[in-house]
Amino acid sequence: MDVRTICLGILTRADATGYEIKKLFEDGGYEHFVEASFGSIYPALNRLTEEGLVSVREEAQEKRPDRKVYSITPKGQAAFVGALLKPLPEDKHRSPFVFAMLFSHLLPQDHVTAMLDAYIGQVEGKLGQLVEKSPEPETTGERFVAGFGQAVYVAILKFLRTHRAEIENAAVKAAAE
Amino acid sequence: MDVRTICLGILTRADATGYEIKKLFEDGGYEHFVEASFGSIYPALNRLTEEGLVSVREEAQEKRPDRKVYSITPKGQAAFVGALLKPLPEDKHRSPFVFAMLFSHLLPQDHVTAMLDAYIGQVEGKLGQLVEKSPEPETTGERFVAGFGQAVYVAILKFLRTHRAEIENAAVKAAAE
DNA sequence: TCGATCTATATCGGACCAATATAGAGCTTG
DNA sequence: CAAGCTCTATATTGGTCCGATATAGATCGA
Repeated sequence: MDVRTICLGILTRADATGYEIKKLFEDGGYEHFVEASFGSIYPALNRLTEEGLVSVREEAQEKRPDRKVYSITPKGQAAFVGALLKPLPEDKHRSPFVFAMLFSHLLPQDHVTAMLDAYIGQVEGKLGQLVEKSPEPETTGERFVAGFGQAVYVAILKFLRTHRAEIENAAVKAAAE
Repeated sequence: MDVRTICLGILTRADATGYEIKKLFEDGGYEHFVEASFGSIYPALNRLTEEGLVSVREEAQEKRPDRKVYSITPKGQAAFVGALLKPLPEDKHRSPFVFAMLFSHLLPQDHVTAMLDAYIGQVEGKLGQLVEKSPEPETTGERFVAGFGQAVYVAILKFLRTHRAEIENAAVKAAAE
C-alpha cells in the first residue's frame, strides 16, 4: 500500500493540505494501521497532481506560507477504488519489543521488567486513545477499525499481564550484573 | 530496529549464511515480528564484518557457490546487547486491509465479502503455522513470542467473525454495480 | 521577552524492499 | 529422459520511503 494510494483515500473524506494529511496519520483515526512521512507525502501529492488524480488550489494567506489544498478528482476516485479492488499487500506487524523478548536470557532481569512496563504503558496509551476519542458521529468503517484496534490491544495487554512472569524469570539475575 | 541488529540477534542463536538468515525471517519463528530482504541482509553482513562484529569463514563447496558462514564475535555480542538496552523503536502494525475497510462504502458488497474471507484465511494460516510448528524444545523466549502471536491472531479472528456483518452491510449493494 | 509549539512547505541522505541476474543440483512429471 | 520447477547461494539495482533538517512567521505561556 503505497503512500500515493493512502493519500487518495484520505482525500476521499475531505480536502486537505499535505500538513493536514500528515496530522491525520498521527492523530486522526488512521494512526494505528497506516503511516507516512512528509518526505513521501509531498512528492506523492506532486505526482498525483501531475497525473490528474488530485487538484490543488493555492490559498495565499496573509503573512503565512501558501496553503496548498488538495482535492481528489473523479479520475483519482476511480484510481483509488481500482487500487482497493486489486489484491492488497499483507499486514506487517513489526515489533522490536517482541523480537527483543527472544533474547531476554541475554539481558539483566530489571531491564526486562522495565521493557515490559514501558511496552505495556505504550499499548495502554494507544488503547486509551482509541476508546476515548470517539465523540464524533463515526462512519461504520471508522467504528469497525476502532473496534479492530481495540481487540488487538486488549489481547496484547491480557497476554502480557498473564505471561510476563515467565519471560522475566528467564532473564539474567541481578547478581550477573 | 535495523537489519544489522536483527542479523546480530539471529547469529547469537547459531552461525548462518545470508541465505539461511533470510529463511529464518520467512519460516523460523521470526517471521511474525521482524523481516528483511536479501537487498539489506547482504550489505548488512558485509558492514558487520568490516566492523568486526561478525566473522566469516568461506566454505568452498564442490560445484556450488561458496557458502559464507557468519559467526558473531564477542564484540558483536556486546553490541547486540547494547542495542537491546537502549530504548526500542515502537511497534508498527501496517494493515492495508484495515485501511481498506475505512472505505467499504465505496466498494461493491461481494468484494468486501471476498476481502474479509481472504484476510481471515490469511490470519488462520499464520495462526496455524504458529500452533503446529512447535515440535522443537523451545526456549522460554520462543514460547513467549509464539504465545504473543497466537493471542493477537486469535483476537483478530474473533473480532472479524463477530463484526464482519456490520462492514459488509455498509458496502455498496449489488445493484450499484 | 524568551523560548516553545504550531502551521506549512520542502529537500536530502540513507535505509530498505522487490525484482532480477547468475548458476549448478536435485526432483517431478508427462 | 528431457523439460521445467524448486532449492541452495550470492549479489546488484531502481525506486520507495523514513528521519532529520531547513525555513519562517504566528501564537502562546512563563
